[in-house]
Amino acid sequence: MARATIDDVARLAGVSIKTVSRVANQEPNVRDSTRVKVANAIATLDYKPNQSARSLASRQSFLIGLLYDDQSKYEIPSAGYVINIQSGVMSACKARNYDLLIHPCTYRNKDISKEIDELIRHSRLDGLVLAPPLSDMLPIIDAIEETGVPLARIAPGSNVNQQCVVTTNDRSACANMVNYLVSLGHKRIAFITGHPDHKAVANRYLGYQDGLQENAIALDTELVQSGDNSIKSGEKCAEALLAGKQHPTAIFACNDDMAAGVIRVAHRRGIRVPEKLSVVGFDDIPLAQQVFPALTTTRQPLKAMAKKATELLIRKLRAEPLEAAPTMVESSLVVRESSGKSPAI
Amino acid sequence: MARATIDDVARLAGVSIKTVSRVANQEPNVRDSTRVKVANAIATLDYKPNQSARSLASRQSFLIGLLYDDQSKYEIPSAGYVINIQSGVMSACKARNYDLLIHPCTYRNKDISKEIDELIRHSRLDGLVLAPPLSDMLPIIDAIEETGVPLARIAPGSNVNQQCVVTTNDRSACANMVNYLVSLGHKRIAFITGHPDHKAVANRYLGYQDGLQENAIALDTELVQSGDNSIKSGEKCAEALLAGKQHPTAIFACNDDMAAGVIRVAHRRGIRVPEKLSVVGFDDIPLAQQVFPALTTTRQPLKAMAKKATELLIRKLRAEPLEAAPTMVESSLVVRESSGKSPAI
DNA sequence: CAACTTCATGACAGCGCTGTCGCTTTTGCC
DNA sequence: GGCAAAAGCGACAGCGCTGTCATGAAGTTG
Repeated sequence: MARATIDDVARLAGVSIKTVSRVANQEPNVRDSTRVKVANAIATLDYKPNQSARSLASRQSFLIGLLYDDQSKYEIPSAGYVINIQSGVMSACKARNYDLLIHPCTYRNKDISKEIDELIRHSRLDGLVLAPPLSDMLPIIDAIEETGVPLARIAPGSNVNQQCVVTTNDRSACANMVNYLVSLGHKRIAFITGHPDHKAVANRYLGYQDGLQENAIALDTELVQSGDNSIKSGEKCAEALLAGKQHPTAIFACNDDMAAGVIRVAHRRGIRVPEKLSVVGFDDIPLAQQVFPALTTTRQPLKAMAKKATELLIRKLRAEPLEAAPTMVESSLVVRESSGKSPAI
Repeated sequence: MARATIDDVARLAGVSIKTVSRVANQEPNVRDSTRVKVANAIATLDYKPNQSARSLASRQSFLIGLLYDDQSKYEIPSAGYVINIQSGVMSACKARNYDLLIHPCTYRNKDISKEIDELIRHSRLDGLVLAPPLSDMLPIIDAIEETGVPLARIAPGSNVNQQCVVTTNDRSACANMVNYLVSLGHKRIAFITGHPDHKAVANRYLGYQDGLQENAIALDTELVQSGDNSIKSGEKCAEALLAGKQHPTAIFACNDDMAAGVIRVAHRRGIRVPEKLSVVGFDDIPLAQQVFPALTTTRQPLKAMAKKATELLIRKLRAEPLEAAPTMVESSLVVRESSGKSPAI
């Protein structure tokens, strides 16, 4: 029971293989009666086009790559982040009959450009989706564009006006988070910045400053610590911030992993969250709900962004019209257990 | 600058395209001097074989699928689990020049067999790696085997003697965990079982019983609660176990997610871990280190298992000899912060 | 109704490789 | 040195599709 080929279908339907091809690919200019005839033959034989033959003849692979930073190698596991992105890309691919090839890589490699070049040239991708933080790194973008592979970027940090880039309102969402904390009575609101390589995360610091300004609170750099997005760094920054007796009443970590680190330190030091200290994060990765108390955070609609980016990519591949503007997906505040009224001072 | 084809290389090297093919595929029966000549031409032209053409001619796709349960749809996020498996499969694929196609699916679907059939028949896979818990579900295995696609399973729950199955010593590792707890003075050791669909996890309960028996502790079914692998269910079970004043001194949840749930409840109830209650899990997913206190658990070498399974699969595909026995990768105890001496009674 | 255009279809030539087979040259062995 | 076996290489026919172009039928227009 070898798989049916296009010839088998053509024979059964009494048409040429080209007509079968037309029906299979939903091309126009086929009479309805013919279309039905062919469709029946396809169903009868359970015909599935051979993708390799299709690819060879049409010079398309129907394969989309997802390139992301493989943090697992550095034991900075933010698996939830990656999974969400995969899931979004996947759903867009499925809808358009593309398959998804994943490509973890590490931007910390010296010759990342070379690695990317290899990756792309070896494998038969029609297009590539680039996930944060890679999506904001110029050398990487350049390396990809040099290969000529169509690219879409999930780039929360990007404020460039470009096609095939999906962004989010990180900055204003951070300002909003500060507003929320102020509304709970907090005045000493600390901030933990992220990894300097991650543009998306850098943006968040600006939002924090915006928020302070809106509430006429002066920026106190003693309340700002630099992390690198990892839990460990969150812990380190929290240790610094909570050392004195006059510690801040709220800590705003610019990602959830670091906020989780802050919570670990609070537990260790016996500082009750949120009664004595509010802790908030950013991203809304699964971990946010797994720690105790569950994190108040900003939900970054990663999955939606990834899906949108992939849709854009596929439209580009199919030469379908694209909207000109970069696509913006809104982030929004999620209040959980880790934030509360500022303690009386 | 169109991509060089095999003809270009043949012309430059002054040989036939077949010889180029031989060199490119490292086939035997090519004189060294010829091989060098061709290799040089390949390098000069930066020739990369067209995968689609290769696939069409050789009836292989060089594509391996990874099928796993997409828990994100059910908000039971154990992303770390999936990522680890992906990572293992990926590394084996890379080593052998295969590409990886991911296929999240949901076994809770009614017609999963049909979905799998579609999936496999539509896409051009050479082989499939099946991840837990799917890897222990007979209807799923059957559906795949019916399609005839070569299969390798990462099946911690399987004790069947089969080729292309990678298992681990879950049961004895659980017994070992009980031994460890007993060595800390614990006598009332509760257990939280996992989702009944997950065979791997069912096995663990047996290991728990083994452990009790080894230490001459009678099984007290009041200390056994049934969870479903989710954090939420861990919380529910913990509420039940910690309700009375005479609660157990240790809780052994058969996966880390549920152990994290137990910890959440302990925090909420003000029961100090590990001083008043030891909590241990199983799997060693990233979350284990992210909660406070960090979980004592058993490290299941998922990545290694996934890699091994993929290697086996590829050897099968390449018709290389396989060892007959199922492959076993050892799990091992990881002591962290959540376990300690039993409190005095 | 002639002269177009549009629609519906098929013939055929590849896409860039690999598998098969046959031919020539080299190697191994008594 | 002679002969069989093995090694080294190339010619050629596909693999199963899609793109291009040709052809004839049907529809449109002044």
